[in-house]
Amino acid sequence: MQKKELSTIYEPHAVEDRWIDFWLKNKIFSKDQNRKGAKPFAVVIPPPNVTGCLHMGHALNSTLQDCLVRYHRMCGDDVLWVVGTDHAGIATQNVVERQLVAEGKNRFELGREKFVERVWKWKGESGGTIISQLKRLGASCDYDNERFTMDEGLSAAVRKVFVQLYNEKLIYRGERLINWCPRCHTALSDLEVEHETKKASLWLIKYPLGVEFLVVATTRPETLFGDEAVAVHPDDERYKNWIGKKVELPLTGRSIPVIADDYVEREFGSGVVKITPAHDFNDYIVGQRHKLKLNNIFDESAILNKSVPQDFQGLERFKARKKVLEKLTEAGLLVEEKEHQSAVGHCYRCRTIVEPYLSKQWFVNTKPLADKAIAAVKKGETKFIPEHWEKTYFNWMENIQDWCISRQIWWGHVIPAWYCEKCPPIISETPPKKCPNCGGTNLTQDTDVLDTWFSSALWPFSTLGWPDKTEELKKYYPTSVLVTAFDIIFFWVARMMMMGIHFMKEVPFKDVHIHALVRDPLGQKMSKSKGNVVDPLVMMHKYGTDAFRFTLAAFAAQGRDIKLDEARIEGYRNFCNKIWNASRFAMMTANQFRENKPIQKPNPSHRVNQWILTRLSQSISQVKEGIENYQFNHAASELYTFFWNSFCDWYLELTKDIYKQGSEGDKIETAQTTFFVLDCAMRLMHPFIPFITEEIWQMLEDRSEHSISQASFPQSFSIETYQKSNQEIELLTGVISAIRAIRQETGVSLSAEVDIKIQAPKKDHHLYEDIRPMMKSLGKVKDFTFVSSDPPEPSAVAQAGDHIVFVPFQGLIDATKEKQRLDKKFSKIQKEKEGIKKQLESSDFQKNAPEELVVEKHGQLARVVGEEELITRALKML
RNA sequence: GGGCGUUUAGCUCAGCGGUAGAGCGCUGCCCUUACAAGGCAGAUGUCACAGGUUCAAAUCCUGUAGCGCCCA
Repeated sequence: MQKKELSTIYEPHAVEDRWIDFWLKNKIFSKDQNRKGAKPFAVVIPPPNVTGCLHMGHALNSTLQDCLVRYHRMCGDDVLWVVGTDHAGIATQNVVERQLVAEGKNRFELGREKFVERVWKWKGESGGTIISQLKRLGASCDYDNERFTMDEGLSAAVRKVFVQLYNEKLIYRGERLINWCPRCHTALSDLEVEHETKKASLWLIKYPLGVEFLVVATTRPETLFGDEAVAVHPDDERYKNWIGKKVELPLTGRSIPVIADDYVEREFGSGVVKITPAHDFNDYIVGQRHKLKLNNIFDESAILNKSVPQDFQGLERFKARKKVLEKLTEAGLLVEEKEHQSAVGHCYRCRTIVEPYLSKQWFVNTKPLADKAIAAVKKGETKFIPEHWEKTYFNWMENIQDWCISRQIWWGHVIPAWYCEKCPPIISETPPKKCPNCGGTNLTQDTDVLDTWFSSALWPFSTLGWPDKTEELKKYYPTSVLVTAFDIIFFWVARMMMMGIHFMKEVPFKDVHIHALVRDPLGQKMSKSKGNVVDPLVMMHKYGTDAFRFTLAAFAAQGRDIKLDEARIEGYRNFCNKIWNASRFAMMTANQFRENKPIQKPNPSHRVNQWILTRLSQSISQVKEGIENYQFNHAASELYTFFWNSFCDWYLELTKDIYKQGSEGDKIETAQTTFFVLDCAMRLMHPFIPFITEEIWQMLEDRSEHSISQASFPQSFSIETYQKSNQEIELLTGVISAIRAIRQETGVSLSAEVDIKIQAPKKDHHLYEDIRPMMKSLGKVKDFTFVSSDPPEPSAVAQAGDHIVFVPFQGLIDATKEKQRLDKKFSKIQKEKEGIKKQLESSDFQKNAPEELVVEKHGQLARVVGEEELITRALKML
């Protein structure tokens, strides 16, 4: 048997790199390694953006998925964790365009084909950053089957879905008001617009009629050139007489009608609003109701076009606003500028203010898809954890709008639509040779590409080979769980649900675990502009990946955001170091008594060993339960408590004396138990802290090229027969703590050993004989004797269970300090006693409370009264 | 405007019907040959507020206030 020793301080970096290489080289996470016939456990990673770098959100998300995946792999399930990225149309195009600008070029000079080639080149060179960072984090994905939304297979899936939805009339093309980014020059979906409430202005402008005028309130004076009407509320007495008249549109010489529509809020501004149907979503609807013209005044860069007076043509929208206000002031038509809070939409990729813009786009008719997706969750086919996120999901799904899916960019899946001169569009998975309508061959393909999220929506089945009927699809769909943050429920969860149900006739995942958002220590969202971003790679480097991962898991309580505090990472770094040192020490000592046998579950007779096995088994159950219920924080805290408080603080300390003075048999079984517990503890902790556990596990015995991640997850075992030992050790540790407390609080120096007297039932006396060395080493007890009544000499007193410990003063104990200590204890116990008494004396309690509880309370009272008496006696002795 | 969440020790958070827990921080004693990134011990809370249900409420219900988020 090899006997290795570890160095004194845990240095994560070398260890981590070594094991990442080992895992990847041996393809341990590849699905080829999986067990045939075992229960499938499949997870698709919510595909990160190919331009992305690992941020805290990814780190948390991947850590939690990795915990689940490693756990299930160790449980023997047939595990698949699909990894990959999405092509992030606008973001990726922006990255490459910026490169071109730096070279003094632009994409139009290059041409579409060359540009797309260039993007592929960029993807090949720099697109894998986040994947390598996931490896660094220890995420045990199936890297040999990495997917990308623009892969041939996934692209074929996109085309097939588009064609089928079109044929089912669930995709259509139409001219609508959509969200337009004047910088990216593309349409955006509603979700890609981020609203920000900002201090803005509300201008009150006169729209004259002869000598009279209406005062119109607007936040966007520059769009007045597109006004087609002025609207008031039909019941607004102030303006009743104006309805149907025409007012003069300032700066234009045009006249527009005054219409009545109950969309107008009478309390807003003056109660009169301008209606600009081509440049405001609400006005668009009002315009349709009143059959108003759509008067588009912008070009695609939001620069005023030829439909406005010449003076204003060619002005950018905010310059135009300034000029409009100037001219209105000159004309005496600007009444007032008021402060106003308004929500302004920004492009989620470039932060440019988005413009409602009239254009021809492709849409998904989402309502029919959403209805089925709602029903699936209502029926429990997919469960949200925590459950309350269902409400958010329902709320959005029930109010869903059609989804604008076309984008006017070059990087992405080109829309599979071809146009003949006068015929309807031809929608086809493959390029058509001629027009089926007129037979013409002069066909041009649509130049737009699809929203990236359109392909992400197919991810749970397209990555498994759909539309082919693959083995994987059959085995792994529906996937087991999707793990994601709540801010992505609409982007991913909702759309994956809609597409999955429609095309697979089954939900894409059984569980959706929604985890928290990682925020800075002040609770603010991390953002580059605020400069409060904590880089996970920096944290991993500083404290080690295991410590970082453990922190995230320990923080991952359901239903609460994570305020990441570096001090916590440091704390768990210390935990890792503790694991390292304790393991090192435990192996060092146990090795001397180790038999030449593989590690296996021992059947110890020594109560210390029986006790630690009890604790181990309890912890295994708790950790298992935590992981299976997505309560990662519970699992993490149990691991911490078990390893540090039970194993290090008590077990290892207690075994020191066994090795020093125990029988040969005790020593051997203690060594066996130590190795067994270490082996289990490493496997138990492995899903959370994969590196250090692998390193130590490998040192426990020869693993012949196997990884701990291939080992089985520990199983709890029967601890019935250890019940007695367990109670005994709990009692003894209680006594030792009590002695220590007396010493510390009464100022007995640690170098002074004390003689103590113990009052305990006769049947328990042998317990103390068995732990004589431990009493000496852990409690600094020189000697102890049993007494049946209180000793005559003044003594400090403490109680553990029904055992009483007396520490005679012997000139060591300060009587004043002991009196203080007892007084404090006395008032505490009094308070407790009063509480219990009050409850027990209530006749209602006696009548209504469960009998067990009444009995328990009587027991508590007896205990408290006993303690009170003891303290009284002790005080008298002083 | 609609919806969701949250308020517990100095800080960050568990607990979610039987009268309070952890980590960090703090105080004191210890370099006890695994670990000072450590050990031992200790202090600290009208569980936001007001009502209600209950024998019993931090925990359930209603309302109020503060904080935060999402959707319009």
